[in-house]
Formats: sequence, structure tokens, C-alpha cells
Amino acid sequence: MKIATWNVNSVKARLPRLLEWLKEASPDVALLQEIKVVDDGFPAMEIADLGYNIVTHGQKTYNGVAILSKHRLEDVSMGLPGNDGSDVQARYLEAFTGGVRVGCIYLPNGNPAPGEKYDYKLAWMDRLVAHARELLTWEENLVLGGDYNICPADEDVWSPAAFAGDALCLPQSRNRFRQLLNLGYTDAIRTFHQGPLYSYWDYQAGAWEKDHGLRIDHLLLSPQAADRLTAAGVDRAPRGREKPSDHTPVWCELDV
DNA sequence: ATGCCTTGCGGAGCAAGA
Repeated sequence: MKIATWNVNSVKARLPRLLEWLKEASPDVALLQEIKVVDDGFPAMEIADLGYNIVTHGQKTYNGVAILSKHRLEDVSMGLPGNDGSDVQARYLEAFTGGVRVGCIYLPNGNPAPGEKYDYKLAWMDRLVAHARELLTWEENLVLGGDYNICPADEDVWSPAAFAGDALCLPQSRNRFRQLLNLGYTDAIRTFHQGPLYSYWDYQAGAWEKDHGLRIDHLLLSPQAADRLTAAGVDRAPRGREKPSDHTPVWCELDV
């Protein structure tokens, strides 16, 4: 089973790129972030024509997440638990499909830091850690994938010095990501690839051409899923195409 | 030192992204 995550930066603007990638990569499950549409605006028919079932947790203009699956989507829940009612942003969607539970994550950016936005990011991460801890007790094949907006280590940043004070790299951000690993989750990409490897390149300043990237899109696996992990990688091709997203897909294969 | 680019919204020029 191939599970991929991709921040598409507007599903409407990216529809041609998304359709061609679904055809060529043919993931069983695709976790999409920043769809930037309400549920009714999601281009469901074109995607369903490729054999996907769809569930969305949309929002007007900003954020929004979706799960596409060639298998039945069951036990769907929208929003990250632990919301006291103040969090109105559509950033989390979860479902069980094809023998695997998947969580689709669009973690807050958090810049500028310090500030309100960074406080929101850290509070959101605390809620994520709490939910991730709870999910492990279910002892399932589980993949928490998405745009974490965290560079876990300096090797995940093209210029650690330039990003030292950025919300994506600050110690408090990395600490909370490490808490997820310490719970027992496995970073699928780092199981197979060492050294610099990126999933995002800024639209500005020729970042893609210069390979000035960041690794911020991750697939974290429960021990049960990690035991079935056979491959993982970054699919760079979509970033090099016409009208690309600034992120590119990250994928893994589970033998389930 | 700052902006560089892309998107949505709405019909100009911001806000937000990372």
C-alpha cells in the first residue's frame, strides 16, 4: 500500500498537476493539505474518475485538508481533538482505510516567532502530541502524514543559519516533533535516506533551481506500520513542472 | 536591508505562506 502526502497549495489552481500525479504515482492513499476550498468546492468528480474515494475538511481561502483513497474510507473524523472551541482552522482529518488509519496534518506555520501565531503553533503541536499518544494505544497500522511545518534537524534546511530563528526550526518546535518520535513514531523518510533531502522550495529567489529547500513534509508511522515499511521517498518531479505547488509529494510503502 | 513569487478575494492591493 502506497501512502503519499502533498501540500498542493490550492486544489483548484493545482488540479492539472494533481490529476497527472495521481495517474503516474497512483498512490492508494493521498493526504492533501492547503486545498483552500470549502467542501462543496472540492473538484471531486475529476478525482473520483481516477478511482478515489474522497473525504474533505475544507475552509474558505485558507488551510483545508483532504484524504483520497482507492479503498473504503471509514471512521472519518474532522478536526484535531482538544479544541476548546477557539480553533476554527481546518488542519486535521483522520480516517481508516485499507487496513491503515491515516491522519492528514496541516500544522500551523507559526511565523513570526515569537508572537500569537507561534503560540498557536506550539499549542496545536501539544494537542497533536496528546492525540498521537492516544492513537498509539489502539495498536493499529497508523500513518500521521502531512505538512508539519517543522525541519526536524539542521540537515533538513538548506541554510541552517538563515533559518535559526524561524518557527520551522526553533528548538521549541523541534522539541515537540521529537516528542512524537519519542512516543515511538518512525520518520519514514529517514529510515531509507540520510543527509539533506527536501520537500519544499520557496517560489522566490530561484530556490528550486538552487536546491534551496526544506524538509517539512513528513510521514510518521506507528510501530505496527513501521514493521511493514518497505520503501519511502520524495517525488521531486512535480515541483519542476508548470505552475507547481511549492511542496512536492512524499510517499511510503507498507506491506499490509 | 528588503523583496524576490503564488494564491484567494474581488475587481485594487492586501494577507498569508515558509
